[in-house]
Amino acid sequence: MTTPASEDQADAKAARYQIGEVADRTGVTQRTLRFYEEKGLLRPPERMDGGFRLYSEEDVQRIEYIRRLQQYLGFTLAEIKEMVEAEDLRQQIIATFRPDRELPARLERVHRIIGALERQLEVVDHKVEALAEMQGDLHAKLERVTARRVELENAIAEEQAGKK
Amino acid sequence: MTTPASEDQADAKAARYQIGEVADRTGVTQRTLRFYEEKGLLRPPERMDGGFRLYSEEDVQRIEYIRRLQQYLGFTLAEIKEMVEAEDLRQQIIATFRPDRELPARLERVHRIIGALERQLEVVDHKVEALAEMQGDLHAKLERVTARRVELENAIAEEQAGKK
DNA sequence: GCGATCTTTAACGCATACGTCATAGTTTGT
DNA sequence: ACAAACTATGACGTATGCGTTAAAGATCGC
Repeated sequence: MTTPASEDQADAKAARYQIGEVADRTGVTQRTLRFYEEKGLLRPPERMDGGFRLYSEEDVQRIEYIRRLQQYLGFTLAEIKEMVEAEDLRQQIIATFRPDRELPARLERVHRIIGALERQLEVVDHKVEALAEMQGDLHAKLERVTARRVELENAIAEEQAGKK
Repeated sequence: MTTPASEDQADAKAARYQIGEVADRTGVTQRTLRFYEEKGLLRPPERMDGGFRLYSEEDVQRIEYIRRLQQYLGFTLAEIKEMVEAEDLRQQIIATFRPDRELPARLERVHRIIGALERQLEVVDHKVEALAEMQGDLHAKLERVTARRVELENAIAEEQAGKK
């Protein structure tokens, strides 16, 4: 019995969203979604018969990931493309995990992924370092300026007291 | 006696560099230096009689600061401008530290500086958080992939042993 | 099966952050 | 005082990352 309800099991997680909904949920515009696809940041999603794009939950997560990399971490789309391509490689490897032949080929891909991950980590480490330094500087400055504020407030309070 | 050697004392730290040297030292182009000046990121430096720009050591440090904000932290030049303007305010306050009148005016500037610093810290904190998360993700992925690598290497070794 | 509301591709537009001449004036060493 | 090297000010060009129509087709509800 292939009841309609079986979708909940067989096609579990197979929810699809069209571009407008994805745009609303992720906060990016439709234009941006098409642009990311054009630039290879998003894999071409499925299409309805009429040609409408159908995004998966996975796609949505990827979009959110891309936005974090861009907005909070300041990576360029080119850098992000490299990163998600490495991610795709990882997925492919998981998908092809049938432990059959071509072991050396799979090992080579693993090596490429490791290389990509290490390069990403290098960049991230560099940024973390720079950010930590900045944080320290800002805190120090803030402390000094706050001390000034207290000085000034006291000075003003004394002046007021003198006037009375 | 105002000997030439007195420069080492009187004008200590008064070293000036022209644009080409600054470009070499900081790794930015001359065009970029003029551009930053045009956009208000750098205060107009002194000039020689003929009009050549003369940068101070302080200017050089500011350029390096700007580059860090840009490259490692992903701030836009507009954001950076706000930051260095806050920095200028701080300098002004230090310069006008003669504890004379206008106390309330000085207090107000201090408040503006504190506000700017706090906004900067908020952004930096946000980025630090996002970066830390990314770092964790990357490390986790790297570990998993490395485990895969070991698996594959062992599998290949066994295969080799079998062939012998 | 028809209108309202999606979505499609294509094409031009725009702000940011400089690069790249071109042309002219400046400085320095000898 | 003259060439070689450096610098100044435009002005136009370019890559990135989308925004914004425009024109046409697709989907859904009734």
